[in-house]
Amino acid sequence: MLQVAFIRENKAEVVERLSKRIDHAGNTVEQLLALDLSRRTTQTQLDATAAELNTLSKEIGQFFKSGQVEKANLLKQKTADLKDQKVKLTESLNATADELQQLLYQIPNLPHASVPEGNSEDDNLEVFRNGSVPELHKNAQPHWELAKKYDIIDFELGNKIAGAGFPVYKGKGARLQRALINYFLDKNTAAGYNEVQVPHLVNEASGLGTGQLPDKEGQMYYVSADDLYLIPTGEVPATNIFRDQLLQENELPKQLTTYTPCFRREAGSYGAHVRGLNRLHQFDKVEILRVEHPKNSYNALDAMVEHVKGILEELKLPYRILRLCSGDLGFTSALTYDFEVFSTAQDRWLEISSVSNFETFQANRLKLRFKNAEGKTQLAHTLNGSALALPRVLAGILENYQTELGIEIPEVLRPYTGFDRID
RNA sequence: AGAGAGGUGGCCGAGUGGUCGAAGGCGCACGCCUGGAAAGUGUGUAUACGCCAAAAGCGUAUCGAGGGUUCGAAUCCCUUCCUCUCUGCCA
Repeated sequence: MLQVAFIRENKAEVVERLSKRIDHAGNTVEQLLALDLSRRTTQTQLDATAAELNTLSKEIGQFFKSGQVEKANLLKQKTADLKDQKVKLTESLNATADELQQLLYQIPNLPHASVPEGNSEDDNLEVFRNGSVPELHKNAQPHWELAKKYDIIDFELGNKIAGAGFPVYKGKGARLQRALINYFLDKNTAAGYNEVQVPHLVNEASGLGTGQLPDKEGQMYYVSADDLYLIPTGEVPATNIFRDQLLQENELPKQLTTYTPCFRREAGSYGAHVRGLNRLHQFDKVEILRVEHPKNSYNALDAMVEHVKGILEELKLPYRILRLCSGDLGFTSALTYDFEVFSTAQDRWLEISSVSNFETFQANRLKLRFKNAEGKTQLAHTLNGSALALPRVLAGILENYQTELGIEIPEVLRPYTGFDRID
């Protein structure tokens, strides 16, 4: 959520930057500022009324104390009007503030200057590519065929138990999955991220804090009996650790990593793009998260990108990095880098990580602030990224490491799997 | 799930209708004292919003949350959330 005061003071800039990603940015900002003005005017009136009422109340108290009951009763009559006014002003203030809030909820983050303009994923900018695409043998198969062939992932079984998009990992498949989780957590911990285990269900306040709510509740599974949401990403509970926190400057940065299952309702199916592990309702992800001083957040973003690169280099997977264009940028993000692994057997790129700087957008909703060197409270910057999302990394490994003898396990994972090959 | 107790500032804790944004203590910051430190001592020490060009200042709101009674609520009433103790159930 953007800060109203910032919009007020930087109107032209906000409109310009916002125009990159929404239509009629100018109108929206005008509407917002009109509401803001109305809200402030009403509050000034309300405050004045309340002040007058408070003064009267004190006087009445004095009169009662000194036994001047008649004077007290006289003043009492005067309060009726003011009370009436106060009620009306309060209602008006609440209505305006609410309208302002709703409008603010609908405005996405301001894109960073380096974000390329564009409408769809085709306009994303490739900024880095590394790793060679392996030469596969002529009988190479996509991962869903391999999963069946080696009996390591059972999609039909998951179908029976829960439904489509809930696979069952079996034997060496399950073990490889667990190996990846441990390997990722170890890498992240070694890089200074503190491991945490967090709830997999969150309340409404948490959903609001990180920007899933309002509006995007359709993407989350909802437990109505207890009014809780299944997390779509570990970002939600992990970031909400910091909700309503006022940190000291020297406590920054905060770095966390967490492994969680993720639950997403997102429907949509179009052939091979959602086959196998490409899109699931439940999947595993290891997340990294930072709370940073605004001065340092873009250095931190670079560091996170380098960190994820390091992992992919070790796994020896062919990958590229995209800087997302304005049209593909997530609602809450100012700048996002997507990592994609090349799936040789499918002949397409699979997104496996998304690393973003949210600047103050989440912090504003979360009320995540710190006391700066001047002793003033200021919003912190939040960042997060996947390091990494499991299913497509798994798909990438299965497909790129397949040989006629079976699926070779990447060197760095062997201490974790305890075997060298799936056959 | 049932019965009881309770939720007050960074922490502990007082406060049962007005002078309470809130005693007292601890902690913290700055100063005095000291050769230096401890002890002692003095002052200060919440957040949000609004007014103001800004600082100072002033106003409003906030004692878990929401609503009500009242001229006036931390204090009374209702609803709700959470915590603790006992009982029940349970990985």
